[in-house]
Amino acid sequence: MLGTPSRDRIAERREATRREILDAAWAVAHEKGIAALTLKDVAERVGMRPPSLYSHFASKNAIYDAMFGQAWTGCLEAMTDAASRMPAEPRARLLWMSHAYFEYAVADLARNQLMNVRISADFEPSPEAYAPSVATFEQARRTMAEIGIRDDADLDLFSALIGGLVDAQLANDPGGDRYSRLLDRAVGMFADHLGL
Amino acid sequence: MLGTPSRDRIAERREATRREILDAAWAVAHEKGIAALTLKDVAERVGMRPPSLYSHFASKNAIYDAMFGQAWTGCLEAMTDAASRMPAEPRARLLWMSHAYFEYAVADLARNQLMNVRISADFEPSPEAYAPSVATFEQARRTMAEIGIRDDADLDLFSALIGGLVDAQLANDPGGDRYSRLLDRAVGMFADHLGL
DNA sequence: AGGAGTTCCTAACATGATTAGGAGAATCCT
DNA sequence: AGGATTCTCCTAATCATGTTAGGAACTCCT
Repeated sequence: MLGTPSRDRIAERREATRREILDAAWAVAHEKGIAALTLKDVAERVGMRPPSLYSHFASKNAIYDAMFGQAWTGCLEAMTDAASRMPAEPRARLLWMSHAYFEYAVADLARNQLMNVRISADFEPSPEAYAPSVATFEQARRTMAEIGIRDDADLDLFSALIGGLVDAQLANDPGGDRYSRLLDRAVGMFADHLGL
Repeated sequence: MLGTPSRDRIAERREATRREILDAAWAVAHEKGIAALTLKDVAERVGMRPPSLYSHFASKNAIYDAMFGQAWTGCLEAMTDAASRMPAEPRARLLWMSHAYFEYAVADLARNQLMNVRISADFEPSPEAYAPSVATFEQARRTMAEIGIRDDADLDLFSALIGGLVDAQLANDPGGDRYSRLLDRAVGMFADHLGL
């Protein structure tokens, strides 16, 4: 019975509520800061009770994930655009690396502090040297080597870039000056630095 | 009666306990990550009950502050060392800027996410453009302009530098290769970029 | 010995995320 | 149409964690 009009309407309605919740979450985040976001605030803005949110998201972290997913989609689109001047092959590599790094590190930002998220480029050879990151590392889907980050310089550039981009996205000013400047500079930085 | 031997011993004992608590906090942070640190864990490791910690620290955030204070002291020393090749005046400026930025942003890391902490270099002209940071900004003691950060490039360099340094410090590997490399590169970056 | 201050304790509280379980409405199927 | 099913929201309760209140034991000093 998939494809039935009413089924579609249910899915639509569900999706709309989901969006409504995310919008509320962003509004609260913009108002009080992402760290101060509470389910109570979000629910209130939507016109629900906090537990009801669990009909749409498995947890508060799931809401964070969805939020950063949205932010990242925006970033990626803008970055693709900004990178359009580059030849196809390096552009693809840059975008893929950024995406992988985002999945690796930034998606966890709302739950962890910067220092938990950043990891050493040479983690593999000596795990003991970077104990604080072990837990985070184990959650990750790709190693730094796989992502293509070779050393600390790469790592820091990625941190600055992705951090800045997500920042701008959170600032709800993705079309603004800061965002464009950041993107252009980021693409430049990467092009130079990674030999793209 | 200040300066009395026993008064000193009391102060000593107090200081020792304080250090013990901080050591325990670091141990927990290294084991579980700084974000997952709970007073219960810290107290347990010290051999206390959680409320007893309040005899030595006003709050959990006070513990975080002390931890980052320690980390930063280490960073600053190493940085002074790494910058020793620079002429006195720019070196002083670099160190002061770093210190100011640390106070401004990084000391708050344990309580806020990266995006709450980072602020736009051009915040002053158009506060509306960077709404999420307003709360954080108001807590800050210095404006970016005062610190000497002029644009996004400066801001990102500082983010990368300070983030990396605190990272390394948290990794408990301040003498390690990564740390030295990071410092040297950071000082180089600043010298180049800021025209120091 | 007695008083003062310190440090730790237990008990209680506040907040925020989450779970349990159910009621009512919308939808589906015959 | 009407009963079964599913979905979405609710209230009530639970759990974890930071924090406060208030008191007992210990140390130090005179």
